[in-house]
Amino acid sequence: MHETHITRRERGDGTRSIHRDERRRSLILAAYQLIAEKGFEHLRTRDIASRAGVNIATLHYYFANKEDLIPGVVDHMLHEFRTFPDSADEMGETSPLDQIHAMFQRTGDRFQAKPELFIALSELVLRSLRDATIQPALQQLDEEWHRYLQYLLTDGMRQGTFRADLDPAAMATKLIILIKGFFFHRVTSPDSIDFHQLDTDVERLLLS
Amino acid sequence: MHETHITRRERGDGTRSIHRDERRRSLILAAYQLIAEKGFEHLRTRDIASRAGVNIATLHYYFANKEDLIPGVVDHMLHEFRTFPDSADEMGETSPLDQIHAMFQRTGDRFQAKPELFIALSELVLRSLRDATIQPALQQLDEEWHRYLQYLLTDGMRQGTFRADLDPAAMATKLIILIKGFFFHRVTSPDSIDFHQLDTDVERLLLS
Amino acid sequence: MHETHITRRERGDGTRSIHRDERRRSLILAAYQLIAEKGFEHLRTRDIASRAGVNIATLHYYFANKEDLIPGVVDHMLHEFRTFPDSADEMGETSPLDQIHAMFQRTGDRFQAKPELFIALSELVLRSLRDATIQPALQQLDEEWHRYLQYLLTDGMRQGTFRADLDPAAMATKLIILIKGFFFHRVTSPDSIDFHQLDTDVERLLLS
Amino acid sequence: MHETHITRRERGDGTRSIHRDERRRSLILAAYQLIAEKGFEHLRTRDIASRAGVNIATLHYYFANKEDLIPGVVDHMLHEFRTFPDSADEMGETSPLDQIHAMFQRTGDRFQAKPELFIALSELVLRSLRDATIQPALQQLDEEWHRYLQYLLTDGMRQGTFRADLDPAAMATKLIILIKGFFFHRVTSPDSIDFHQLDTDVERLLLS
DNA sequence: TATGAATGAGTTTTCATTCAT
DNA sequence: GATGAATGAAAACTCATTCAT
Repeated sequence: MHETHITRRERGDGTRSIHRDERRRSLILAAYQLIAEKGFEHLRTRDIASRAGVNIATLHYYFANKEDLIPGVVDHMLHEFRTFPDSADEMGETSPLDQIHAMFQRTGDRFQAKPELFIALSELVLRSLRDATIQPALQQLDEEWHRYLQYLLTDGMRQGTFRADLDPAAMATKLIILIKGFFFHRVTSPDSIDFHQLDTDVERLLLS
Repeated sequence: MHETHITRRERGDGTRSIHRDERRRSLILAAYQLIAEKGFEHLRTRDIASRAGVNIATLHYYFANKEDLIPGVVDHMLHEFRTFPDSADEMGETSPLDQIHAMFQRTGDRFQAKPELFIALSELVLRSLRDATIQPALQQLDEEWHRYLQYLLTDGMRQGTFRADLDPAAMATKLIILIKGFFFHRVTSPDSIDFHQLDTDVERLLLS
Repeated sequence: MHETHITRRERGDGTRSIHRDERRRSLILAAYQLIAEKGFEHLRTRDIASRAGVNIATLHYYFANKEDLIPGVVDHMLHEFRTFPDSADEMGETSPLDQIHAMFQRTGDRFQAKPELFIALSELVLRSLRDATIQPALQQLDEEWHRYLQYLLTDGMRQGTFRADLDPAAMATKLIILIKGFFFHRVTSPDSIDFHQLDTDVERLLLS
Repeated sequence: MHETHITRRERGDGTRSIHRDERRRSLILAAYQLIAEKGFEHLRTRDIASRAGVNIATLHYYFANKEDLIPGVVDHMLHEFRTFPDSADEMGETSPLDQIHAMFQRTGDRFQAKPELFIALSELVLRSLRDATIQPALQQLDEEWHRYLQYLLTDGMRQGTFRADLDPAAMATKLIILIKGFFFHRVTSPDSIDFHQLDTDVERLLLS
């Protein structure tokens, strides 16, 4: 019996030998994609299962019900957001201002690479209004982001790069607002302005 | 019940269509409220009808199907947004900067008075990603808003109040982004900052 | 409009114009029959609806779910049990002993006429072990039955027909037990003894 | 795990089939318990397997399907009923009347010790109405019981203890009916009378 | 033997929509 | 115009059974 286990591990079947976590992951990924594509409104277990290449009953083998998929989707998205994208110029982020620019750059790159991530996130934000289980995760994501920005701002103030009268916490929030606003506005008016056009304004807000 | 029928027949057509419009309006209002409360995901024709105090069949008498309600909802929301709220200090908006401040103020007031308007709008924004019929209306709303801000900015530049190197079109967009970002961020982090804290930043961006 | 109502009442359509209660009743009746025929184990909403001649969705229009049908079924059965069957010799039940004999007779007649009633009741009895909502109704049925028998026994004792040392309450219960036992035994061994063979034993228990 | 495989191969066939029987037995026992606890209506293969501590697939390795478990359950119950419980006073059952009393006593004791046996039996009785394979077993159980009682009654008549005009076959059936009735009545009205209260009535029926 | 994984065929329930009045 | 009743189509979920290992 233990031999067959070894055999299973050895063969790279990729269809049947996928283990529990991988199956779960593929179902979560399918759900995530469909949320971005069709919105929660049109999210169907059938579609999730078929995109993951399994029977609906299989979906229920891994997740008790549709709702049970959501925490997994949220986790997946948090992970996606925490993973830094391969930025065009990742090197040389020396000064805090550069690092803030770099963060804007990365966010733009991420949107370029994975726009569905931003759409799914927006869906989750709205859903969090009614589903209390989502809010904590989104809040935590915001907090991590906020902490990082606040750190950069404080650092920049210490170095004398940024205005001395800056409120790092408030400014961090404002930068987040700016970025969120950009992407949310983009949905309705995709051609209005380019993300990089915010750079000079950011500098104006930060520098003395 | 049969009396109203007789009465109605005796009345002219104008009255009948007014009644028709009222019914449609009340159904649209119910739909609008339920979209804000439960999201498109959980919008049900039965709920709409029962909130409007009519039978589901009646709903379908006035609207061929669920989708047909949406344009009405969008119209209602556009109207709501175009209607100025009773601002705390509506008088004395003299300078363009004051007027921009006043616009921010009004937006804050409107959110205070009708938060559901912002939630429903967010729902529509996301839905516009899949429903092409919504996008034009939202775009138009943005454009009106943009036009007004651009006008104020141009005016303020002419008066020398604002920086001479301002790009009115781009800055109008940025202000819109800032406001949208604020309210979208508010969903996840309702306690982060106060709307008025944006005022000084706005001035920093506009003034030289 | 009121005319059409009159029309509806006038025409004996029998299919569409059945009113709420009648529809509910027909669904309950179908459920009752199917419980007797197939047991709770194989009770299916589809079957109930189709036997009642309606769509499954119609079933759910009248009953929120399958469980919601059960109280109605119980009520129906209580009503059936409370309704006296057209007994062969209903007249001349003078003495309490005669009346007890008549009661046995009626029960036998009822079984002859509606054996499914006894089967469905047995199903309910077993179900009441797990479903607390059923127990009260069955208990009440037992109590009514018990009260009637106890009255007859007390009456017969007063008249001197029955043994003076009889405990009317206990004996009433024992008679019920005898009847229940007969019918429950009948399921497994339908040919063992005839119901009337209990008569002499009953007399032996009651008379001095 | 692979060790047991090796060991098992080394052992003789007799041991292997003992293991097989144990597994079957534990699955049957689990099924039996669950029938008593939840009724046939809610009997699930998964529950049976998990209570027996095995995988569902293992259940199907030993039993082709759910129905195949039932004969085993019936056998188990017959065995349980045939096994005399450790009665409080098992000694000194001399006279037939005493033996009949003792039988009542044993039945009461058995219910005290294993009420689930009576519930499961009731479930089987109802099921036997639709499942022809069950009926023979239950009938046989009744017959054994009946034979034993009839023997005691005949014996008692020969000894002159019981009434001379007794029909042993009919009276045996009536005693069975009384006992069945008692336990079936008990489901709905658990507090009505005590089992021992039937003793005097039994004597009245048997003695002259 | 044993099992984790998978699934076909149901089963209940939901919901937008239609129909007769 | 309005509605109670009804329904087709689909949705979520269940469950006995099978399969590969």
